[in-house]
Amino acid sequence: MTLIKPFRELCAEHGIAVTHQRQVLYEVMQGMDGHPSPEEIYARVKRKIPSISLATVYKNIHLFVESGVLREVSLHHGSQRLEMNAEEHHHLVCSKCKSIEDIDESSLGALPKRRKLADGFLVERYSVDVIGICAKCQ
Amino acid sequence: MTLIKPFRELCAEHGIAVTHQRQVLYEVMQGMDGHPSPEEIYARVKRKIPSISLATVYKNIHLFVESGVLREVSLHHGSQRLEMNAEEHHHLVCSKCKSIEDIDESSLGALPKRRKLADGFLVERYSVDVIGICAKCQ
DNA sequence: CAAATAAACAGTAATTATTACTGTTCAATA
DNA sequence: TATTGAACAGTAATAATTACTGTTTATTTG
Repeated sequence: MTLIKPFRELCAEHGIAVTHQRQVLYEVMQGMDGHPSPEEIYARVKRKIPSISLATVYKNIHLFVESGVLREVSLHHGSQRLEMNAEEHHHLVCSKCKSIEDIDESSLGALPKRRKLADGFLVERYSVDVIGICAKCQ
Repeated sequence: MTLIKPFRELCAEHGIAVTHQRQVLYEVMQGMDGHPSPEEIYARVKRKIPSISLATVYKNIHLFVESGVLREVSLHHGSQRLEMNAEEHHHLVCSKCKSIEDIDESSLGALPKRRKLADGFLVERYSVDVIGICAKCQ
C-alpha cells in the first residue's frame, strides 16, 4: 500500500494554491508511468475534465516543476544545442537559469565502470549533468 | 598549435560528401564555443555565405550529428517530458530511437562524492544519462 | 452578507523551432 | 559533354509552447 500524501498537503509544502484542475492534473499524472509529454497528459486529463484547456495543463505542469512538486526528465529540452567542446566532459546545469558549463571528465571524479546495466543495452558513454544553482543565481 | 584534421578527411571517415556549405558550416562551428543553437550558427554562417538557407544549416547539423562528426548537448531536446518515477534514478537513453528507460541509482554504481566542482556552483544532484543502443535498435 | 480583488481558467492567437516540399544548381561520372 | 542524383535556396507547413483576453472562481474586506 503506497502512502499517498494528500494533494492539499503537498501544495502547502510547496507554497502553491490548490485548485480542482491542479488536483485532477496531479492525480492523472501519478497514474501515468514513463515520461509523458504535456500533450499526452492533456489527453488524459481531458477525459476527467473535458473543458480543461491545453494552456492550463502547460501552465500547471510548469508550476509543479518550478515549485518542486515534480521533475522534468531533462533541463535541456527546448531548442537543440551543439557541443563544441571535443574533449570528454560533462555539464554543470543551473536549475534556475538553465545555463550550461562544461567540466572535464577528470574533475568530476571516477564514474562507475561500464557494465551490464540492462538486458541488451549496449553502453556507449555516460553523460552527467551536475544540477544545481550557479553562482549568479544564488 | 592545434592540429586540425582537414574537413575532407573527416567527411571521408564518417562517410559523408564534402560540399562548400558543409565545409564553411563546420569551420564556423569550430570557431564558436559554448553550446550554440542552430539559429546562432545560422547567423554566423550567413556572414560567410549570405545566400545560405536556414534549412540547409538544420539539415547539415543533423547530418553531422547522425554521422558522428559532432555531438549535441543532450539527446533530450525537443518536447518536454515529465518524470513520473519518484525514486532517485537515472536514464538509459538510446542514441538511435531516443527511448528512455529508468535505472535506479543503486544499479548504476557509486557516483563520485559531491564536492566543490566550480566556483560557487551549489550542487543539488546528479543526473546521469547512460547513452548507448537499446536492444530493439541493435 | 455583499462588493472588491486577485488568481486561475478556457479559448484562441501568436511565436518559436523544426521539418517538408519544390524547383534549381552543382558535381561527379559515363 | 550529356546524364543523374545529391545538395541547395526559398518558402510553406507543422509541432511545441507561450501570450493574450475576457470570464469564472475563491478569498478578503467593508
